Amino acid sequence: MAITIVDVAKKAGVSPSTVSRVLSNHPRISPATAAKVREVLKELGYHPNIMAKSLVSKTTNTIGLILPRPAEELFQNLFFSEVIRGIVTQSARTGYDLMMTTGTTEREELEAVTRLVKGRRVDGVILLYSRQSDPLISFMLEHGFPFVLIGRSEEFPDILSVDNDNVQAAYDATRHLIAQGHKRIGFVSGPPNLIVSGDRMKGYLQALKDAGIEARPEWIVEGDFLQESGYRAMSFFMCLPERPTAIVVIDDVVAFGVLRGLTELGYKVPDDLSLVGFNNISLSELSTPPISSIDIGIYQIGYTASQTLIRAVKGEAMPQKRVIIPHRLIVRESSLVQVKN
Amino acid sequence: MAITIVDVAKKAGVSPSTVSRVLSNHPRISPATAAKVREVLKELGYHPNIMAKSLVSKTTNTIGLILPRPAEELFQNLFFSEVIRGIVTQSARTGYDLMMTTGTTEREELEAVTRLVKGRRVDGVILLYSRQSDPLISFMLEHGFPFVLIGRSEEFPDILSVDNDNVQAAYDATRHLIAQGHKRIGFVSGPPNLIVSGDRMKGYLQALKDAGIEARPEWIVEGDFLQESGYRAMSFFMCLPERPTAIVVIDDVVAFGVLRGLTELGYKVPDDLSLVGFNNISLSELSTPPISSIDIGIYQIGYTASQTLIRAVKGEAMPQKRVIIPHRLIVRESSLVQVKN
DNA sequence: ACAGCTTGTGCAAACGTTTGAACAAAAGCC
DNA sequence: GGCTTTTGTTCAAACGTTTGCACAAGCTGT
Repeated sequence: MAITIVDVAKKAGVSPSTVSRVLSNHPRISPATAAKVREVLKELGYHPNIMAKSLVSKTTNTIGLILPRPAEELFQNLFFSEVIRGIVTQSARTGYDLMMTTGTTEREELEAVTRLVKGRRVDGVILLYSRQSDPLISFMLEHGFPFVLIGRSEEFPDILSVDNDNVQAAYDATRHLIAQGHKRIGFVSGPPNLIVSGDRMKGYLQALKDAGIEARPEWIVEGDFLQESGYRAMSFFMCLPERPTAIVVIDDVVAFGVLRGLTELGYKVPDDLSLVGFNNISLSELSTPPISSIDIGIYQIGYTASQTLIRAVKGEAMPQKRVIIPHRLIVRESSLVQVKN
Repeated sequence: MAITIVDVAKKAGVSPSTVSRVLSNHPRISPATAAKVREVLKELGYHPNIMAKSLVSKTTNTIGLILPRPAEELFQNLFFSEVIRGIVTQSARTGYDLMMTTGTTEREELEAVTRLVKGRRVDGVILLYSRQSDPLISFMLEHGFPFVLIGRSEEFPDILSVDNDNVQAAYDATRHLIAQGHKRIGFVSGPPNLIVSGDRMKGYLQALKDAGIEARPEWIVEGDFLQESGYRAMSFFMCLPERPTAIVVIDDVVAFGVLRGLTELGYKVPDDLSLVGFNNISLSELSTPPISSIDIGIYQIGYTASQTLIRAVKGEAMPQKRVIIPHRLIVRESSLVQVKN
């Protein structure tokens, strides 16, 4: 059915090996033969069978992307579209294909990854976001399989990873609110098993401490990365006898929920409550009011992760194991009010 | 390095073919041998090399997803996360792997697809969203390669496709505004080369016509699927000597831009201008005010597309070529005002 | 007890590549 | 002009599977 190297060889009157060598620009091929073969290649519309190629070369020109479980929820958040966008773009640009996988349960997840890794389906994988003591990391290390982690691992600080400095980011966000005159600052956190939650919490607490402000446990609530948790957090905060005047919110999507909750309760942002979020998703700019946010460079993280992985599988030298993408604070209306104490 | 069928065969004291047959549950294998082999399989931690498997079986257990160009922009819109979520979930559930590809230029795009299709890398592909006279469709048909289209093709109505009824959806949206008493209704459209734009425009015009309302060309503006275009549309609409009292907006993300534009100009939604969008992205519910939207069942579209494709590559019977996912109108505050004429 | 089935297993070819080794022809050297 | 080196090409093995065919052994039924 399909055109193989043998078909081309026959038609060009050479051996299959010669065709193969023309294809891979082997130095010891005469210009005349090369030209001839190339002509037939064009004429017949030859395309290499990647399976056969991979079988012998043991490389697939493909990288795998392991989505954290449950992927369902994940996609609600723009963070992932954005990071995937970075990965897709970079890998396409380098001529690598991208394979995505996920699983609903822990078992399914590990199974899918095993299929990819042990089935020699991909040359390396990107692990998207790390949990505390992620079993996948151990799995990869155990098998000596190339991978880069998006995020940070506390147990294995020496693996290839791309991340931002979440502690500093949260510190900056909190610091900004303090600079606006706020002294009563709350925090809407994420799931505690995600490292990002812990890191941002740490930065928040440190900023308070450095400013000589005592943290109030009742002003810290745990949520997830969905809007509802922001919404819920507000019903809680605003019923407190003593309320914060500003909050740091773990994610812009959650901040959207916060905004909606406040509006429904009849409060105004930033006058009644200032807020700053994370990730600077595109909608933050156009919400009412626009949300101040820490721009994490999510796209850049995905792009860099892909780049790092591809370099690694090609065996290129790694300047550094751990890349930190810089963040920056984007101040918008939601935190633009000076508090008089 | 890796464990092959031959290693297992040796250790179990049988031939490689026997191992292969155990693996594929061949009927003529004695229970005793099967048990023995399976034991060794476990013990050695065997995993099939998918490349070798594919090479002989000519099937890859992988489907491809072709993202429309330019993928960069695309991902800004939640539509795609959502549809990809549906595809990933379904394919993972069926044990299929998913391969994503894209290209920056037309040439790159076709190249990537060719690599997938002619390189026998995937068993079939999903074409995400169709343009007018999409060259990829012709390409697939020409090569007799299994594919399903998300969207609609005017030239090839007989191919496998999953879509919603965009004409009817826009009709319903417009009808809803008319039912609220509006007679002056505008439309913010999408890029004219996308079929979805044309379809929604058609439904909008038809609804007006059926209600005996004349369409006003100056109340129809063309945008893209990004927020800015909604924002821009407002600066235009609101400066008109005669303004619409309601608008249909091609996408919720664009509606966000509209909302922001109106707020900045000092107008209130829905009092000064009512609006209804499409796609019912998760943030629509929590914006201020919440946006009325046509829920297209995007996740369902992705899920069904994957399901259809996998059935097709397995050679299962297709009940129908063209699947239409039903939509429904979600009425929220942004269109909840009765107009007195 | 023998022909004919059935059952379980092994052999070997095939899938489409790559690549080291072999080799013939041409070229370079003194 | 013989010897070595270079250049261009082919041969054949290998990658890890699957699968048609052959075949031996164990059953049937007469």
